[in-house]
Amino acid sequence: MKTPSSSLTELEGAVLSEIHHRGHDTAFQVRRAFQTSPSVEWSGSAGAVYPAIRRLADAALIETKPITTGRKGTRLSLSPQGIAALEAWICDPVRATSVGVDPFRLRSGLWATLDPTVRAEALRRLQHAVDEELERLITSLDTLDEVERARTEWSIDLQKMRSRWLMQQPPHRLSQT
Amino acid sequence: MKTPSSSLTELEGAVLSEIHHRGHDTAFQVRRAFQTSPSVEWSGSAGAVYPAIRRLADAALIETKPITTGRKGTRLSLSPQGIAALEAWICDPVRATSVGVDPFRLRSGLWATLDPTVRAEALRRLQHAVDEELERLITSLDTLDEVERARTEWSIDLQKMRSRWLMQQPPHRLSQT
DNA sequence: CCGAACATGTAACCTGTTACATGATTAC
DNA sequence: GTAATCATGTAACAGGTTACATGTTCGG
Repeated sequence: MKTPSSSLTELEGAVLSEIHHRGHDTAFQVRRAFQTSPSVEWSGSAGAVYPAIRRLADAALIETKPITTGRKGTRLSLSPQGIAALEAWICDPVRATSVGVDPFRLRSGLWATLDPTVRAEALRRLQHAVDEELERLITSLDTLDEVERARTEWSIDLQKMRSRWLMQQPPHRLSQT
Repeated sequence: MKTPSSSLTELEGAVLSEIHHRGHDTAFQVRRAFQTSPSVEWSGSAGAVYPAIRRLADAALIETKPITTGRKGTRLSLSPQGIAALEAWICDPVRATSVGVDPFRLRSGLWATLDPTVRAEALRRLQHAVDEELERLITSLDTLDEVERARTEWSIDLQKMRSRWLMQQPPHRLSQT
C-alpha cells in the first residue's frame, strides 16, 4: 500500500482536480463525474476510484469529514499539501506534454499498408466514426462547466484534425488500374 | 491465461504490426523497437512483451520457428489468422477513433484556474517542453521507415496543435491590474 | 578473453477493469 | 411500499511496470 507522496497517477490527479476545481465532495460524485464525462478517459469504476481516494487520504492530500445533514456520506476536500500536489501535477511539463496513448496515431502508419479496396472501406468507416464522435462532443458542450468545456473543446479539435487527416489520404495506393 | 481470441489489446496489436509490417522477427527486436521508437507509447518492458507474444502464440496468431543460422533465437511470423486479427485491429473504427489518454487534454481546463503568475510560468515551461519535443521528433524523421514516419508526423502535428493552443492562451486571467 | 549487445524469461508489484455485495434515502 | 438513486466498498482478474536472473554470441 504505497502512498503517492512522490508523484500522482493520472487518475489520482484527475480525482484531486474533480474535488478541488469541480466541486464533487463525495467519492460517489467523483466516480459519476468520470462515468458521465464526454472527455475523460476512465470508466469511473468503483474498484479504481475508491482505492485511489483511500491512497490520497492516507497520504494526507485529501481530508474527509462525515456529512451530517441530509443523505449521509463522506465529504472530501483537499488539504494544503493536496492543493500543492495537485498544482505540481497540473504544471509538470514532462507529464503534460508526453504523447499519451493515441489509438489513431498508433494505426496511422498501417492503413496505408492495406489492400486498396479494404483500405478505402476502412477510411470511410473511420471518417464516419469521427464525424459521429464530433457531433456527440459538440452537442454536449453547453451542459459543461469551464474545466470540462476546455477538455471537450480540445477533444473536438483533435477529432477535427483526424477528420482532415483522413480526407487528405489518397483513396487508394498508386498501384491500381 | 486468457488467449486474445476476441479482441487484442493495443500492445498486442502493436506487436503484430511490428512483426508483420516492420519486419522484426525476434521478440528481442520487437521489444527494442518499442524502446527506441519516438512515437510508440510503451517502455518495451520484457515483462510486457514476452507474455504478450506468448499469448499471441497460444492463440495461434503468431507462428514460431527456431533460427538455425548465426545467432540463435526464435523467428516470429503471423499466421493467416494473425493477419486477419491484425487487420481487424487496424480497422476497428471504435477503437481507432476513441480519445485515448492525453495528459495535455486532461490538464487543459485546469491551467486557467491557476494564479496568474504561476500560470504564466507554467505555460512558459509547457511551451518550452513542447518545442523541445517537436525538435526531437523532427530530427528523428529521416531515420524512420514508412510506418514509423507516419506515426511520428502525427505526433508532430499534435505537438504543433499544442504549441498553437498554448500561444493562444491569454498571459493571465482578466482580474489583474 | 572480456565487455557489449543479443536473447529470453520470471517475480513482485501497481493500478486499472468488471462484477458483485450491501445498505440508506428519496420519489412516486 | 417499492423502485430508483445515492453511497461505499471488496474480490477476482488483466495487463502493464521495474528489477532481477541467465545464458549466448560478436567485436576488439
